[in-house]
Amino acid sequence: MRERKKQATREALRTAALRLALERGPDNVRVDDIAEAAGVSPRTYNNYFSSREQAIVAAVTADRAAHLAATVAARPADVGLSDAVIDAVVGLYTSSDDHRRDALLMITSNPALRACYVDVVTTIEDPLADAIAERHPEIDLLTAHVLSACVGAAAKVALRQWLRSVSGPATPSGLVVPSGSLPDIIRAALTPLVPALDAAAGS
Amino acid sequence: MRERKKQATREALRTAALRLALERGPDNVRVDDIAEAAGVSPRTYNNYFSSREQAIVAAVTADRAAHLAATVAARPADVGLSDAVIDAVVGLYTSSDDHRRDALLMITSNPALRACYVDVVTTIEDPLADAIAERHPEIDLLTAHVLSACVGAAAKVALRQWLRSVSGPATPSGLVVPSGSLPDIIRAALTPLVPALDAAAGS
DNA sequence: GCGCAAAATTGCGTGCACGCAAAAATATGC
DNA sequence: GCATATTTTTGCGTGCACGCAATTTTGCGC
Repeated sequence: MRERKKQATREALRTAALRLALERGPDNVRVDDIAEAAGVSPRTYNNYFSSREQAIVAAVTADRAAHLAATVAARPADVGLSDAVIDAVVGLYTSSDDHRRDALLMITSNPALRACYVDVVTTIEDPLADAIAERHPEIDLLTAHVLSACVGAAAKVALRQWLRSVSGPATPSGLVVPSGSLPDIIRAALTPLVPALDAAAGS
Repeated sequence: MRERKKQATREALRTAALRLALERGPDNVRVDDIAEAAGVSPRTYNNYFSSREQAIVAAVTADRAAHLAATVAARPADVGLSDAVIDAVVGLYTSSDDHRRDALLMITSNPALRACYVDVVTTIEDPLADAIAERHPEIDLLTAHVLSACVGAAAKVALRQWLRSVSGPATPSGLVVPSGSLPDIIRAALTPLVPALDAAAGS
C-alpha cells in the first residue's frame, strides 16, 4: 500500500507536468508549478525525478521498459534472438496514440526535452539484458549486458537521426537522411547488430 | 592564435582543477576556486566545461578521441576492422602513467567523478565513426555511427564492471566478476561485437 | 598606429538539483 | 488503542549551470 501511494504520486507528477507543459509551453513551467499541481512539495518532486524535463517525458514513455521485456519474452522460442529484439524495440516506437501525438510534437520541438527523450532509451537496457539472459541461458551475463547496451546505443543513434530529419531542416552533416518513418530508421540502425545478436545466440 | 589561447585556458583549467582536487579532496573544491586558480572568471569556467567534474576528469582523459582515431587509422589495411578497433580502444586504457595513477584512484573513489569518467567514453564515438568510414568507404554512414556507438556502449559496460570490482567489495548482482585487469575486461566486453564489425567490413 | 568587426570574457539574475536533519505519515507488535 | 520502528515528506541552505547583455580582447585592412 505504501508502494501504491508512491506510484500514485509519480503518476500525478507526470500528468501534471505534461498538462502544464502543453498548456503554457515547456519553458513557462517551473518545477514549483508541477509540484503544486500535484499537491506535493517542490523538494518531493526531486525525490521522484531528478530533472525538470524527466517528468514531462516520463508521461509519454512510462513503462517502456516493462513493455519491452514482456514483448521479447513473449516471442516464440523458435524465432531468432535478433528478430525478437528488433521487433520488440521497433514496437516501442510504432504507437500513434492520439493524445501522445501533440506531446511528442512538443518534445521534438524543445532541445532539452529532446535530449531527455533520447536519454530515456537507457532505461530499457537492464530489463532487456534480463530478458536476453532468460531467453538464452547459455549467454553469459556480461555479453547480455553488452548486447543490450548496444541495442540502446543503436536506438539512440536512430532517434537522433530522426529528430534531425523532423526538426533540423538544414543537413550540414554528410549523413544520408532517408527521412523515413521512425520505425524504419530504428530497424535500419539495428540491422548492423544482427550478426552480433545471432552469433551470441549460437544460431 | 585565438585558438591557441583557448586551448591554453582549457589546459589551465584542467590542470588547476586536478591539482586542487588532489590537494584538498574533490569535495572541497568549488568551481570558483578552479576558476581563480586558472586566472579566469567563474562564468568563463562554464564556457569550457559544463560541470564541475568535467575539468578534473578531462585532465586525465584529454585527447583520447584524437588518439583513438589516429590509432585506428594507423593499423595496416590488412588487419580486420574488429582487430583494429578493439586494439585501439584497449590501448586507451592500458597506460599506467605515474602521476595519473593517484588521479585515477581519486576518480574511482568518488561517485560523481566515476560517473563523469564513464561518460567521457562518449567522446570517442564521433571520431571513431569517421575513422571507420575512412577505413571502409563501402560502409554507409549510419552503420558507421551505429557501430561506433556500440563500441562506446560496450566500453561503458566494461568500465562500470571494472569500477564495481575495484570500489564495490560486495557483489549483490549475479554478474560474474572476473576481477581481471581493465584491458582484459574491455576486450571481453568488445568481443561480442566482433561479428557485427567484421560483417559490416565485408570480411 | 587606427578604427572596426568578430569573438571571447565577464557580471548578473534565475531556476534548479540535492545533502541534511527535522517533522509527518505509515506499518508492526502487543 | 497504543507505543514504536521505518519510511516518506518537507524546509532550508548551498553550489551550480546557463541565458543574456554589456564589456573587453583579438584579428585585420589600411
